[in-house]
Amino acid sequence: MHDHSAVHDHGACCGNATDALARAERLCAERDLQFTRLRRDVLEAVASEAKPLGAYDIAERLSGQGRRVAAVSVYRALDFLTENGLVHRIASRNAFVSCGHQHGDGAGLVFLICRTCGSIDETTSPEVDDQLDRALAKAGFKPSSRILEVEGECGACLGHEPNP
Amino acid sequence: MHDHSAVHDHGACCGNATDALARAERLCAERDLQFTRLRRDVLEAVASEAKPLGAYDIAERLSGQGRRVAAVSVYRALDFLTENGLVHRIASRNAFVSCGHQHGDGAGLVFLICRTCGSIDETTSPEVDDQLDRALAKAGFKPSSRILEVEGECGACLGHEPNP
DNA sequence: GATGCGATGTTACAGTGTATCAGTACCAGA
DNA sequence: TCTGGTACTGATACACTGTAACATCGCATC
Repeated sequence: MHDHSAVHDHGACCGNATDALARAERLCAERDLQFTRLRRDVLEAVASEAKPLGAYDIAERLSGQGRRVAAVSVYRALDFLTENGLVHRIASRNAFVSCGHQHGDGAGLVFLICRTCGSIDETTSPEVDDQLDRALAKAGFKPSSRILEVEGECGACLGHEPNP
Repeated sequence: MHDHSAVHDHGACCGNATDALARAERLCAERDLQFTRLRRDVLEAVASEAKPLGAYDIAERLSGQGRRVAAVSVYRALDFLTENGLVHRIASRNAFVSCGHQHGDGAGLVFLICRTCGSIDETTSPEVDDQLDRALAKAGFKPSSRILEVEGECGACLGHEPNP
C-alpha cells in the first residue's frame, strides 16, 4: 500500500501528510481560497511520499474505482498548490514535492535530492542568499525568482554505506 | 537570417560562436575526442544564440536543403557537449546554452535568465559556493552536482526601462 | 577482407505540459 | 425565481521533450 523500500526515515515522511493537509486547510481559510477535493487529494498524494511525484503518477494514483482524474486536472491543482507555497516543483526532475516547512512563499529554498534513495529534503540558508544577492547585484541583475537544487547523497544513505 | 529583435548586446553574442568552436576543437584534440560535423553544427547553433535553444529548435535549424537532422541526433550531440562542459542545460527551460567561459567542468555556475529579453548569462561566485558547501555539510548532505538558476531582469533590460 | 567500435540515421514510443471547449456548482443581484 | 458571472472540473486534442531499439556507415586494427 505504501512503498517503503527505499532507505529513508528522517521523520519527514508519511506523518506529515496530515500536517500538510491541516496547514493547507488553514492557509486556504485565511486567504479565502477553495480547498476543493481535487486539490486536497493531489496534496495528499504528494505529501504522502518523500520522493517527488510526476503529474501523471499523481493522476494514476487518484484514478481507479470509477474515478478518473486526468493529468490536466492534476496540473491545475498543482498550479494552485505551488502558487500558494504548499507544493514545490523540482525542475531537475519535472516532479513535485509537498512543502515540508512553513516558510512563507518558498523563496530561498535549497532542495537536497538524494541519488540513492530518491528522497528530497529542503533547507534554507540566509548566508547563501546573502552571497547570492551580492553576486547578482555585482552582475547588475535584478532577481525575481530562483531555483537551487543539489543532487548527492543524504545523511541517512551515507550512514548506511559500508565505506563512506 | 539572425534574429536580433530582442534587446541584448552585452558582447557575449554572435562573436563567441567562433570562439566556442575554437575552444571545442582544442578541447577535443586534447582529450582525443571526435569533434564531428554534427557536434560542430549543434554547438555552432547553440553558440550563435544568446537565448537558450530547445533540442527541436536546433534540429529544425540544422535541417533543410536536403539535410534532415532528427532530434535524437541532436540529443546525442548535446549529451556529448554537456559532458565535456561545452554546453549547459537550463533545467528550468528544458533548453541549452553554449558555455561562455572556460571554467573547467562547469561546476559552481550561476545562470542568470532575463525574463524580458530571454538572454542567459553565466557567473560564478566562490562565496556562494562556500556558503552552500557549509549549509550542505550542516545538513549532512554530500553533494555531487547542483543547479542554480535565477530569473529576473538583466542589466541591459533594466537600463532600457523608463522607471526602474 | 574480417572484425570491432563509435557515431549517425531512422522509427517508434514514453513522458511532460498546454490549449480549448464544455459542463457544473455556487453566489450575487435583478 | 431567474439570470448572469465566476471559479472549478472534465474531456479531448495536441505540442513539446526525451529515450529505446535497431540498422547503417566510416574507420581503425588485425
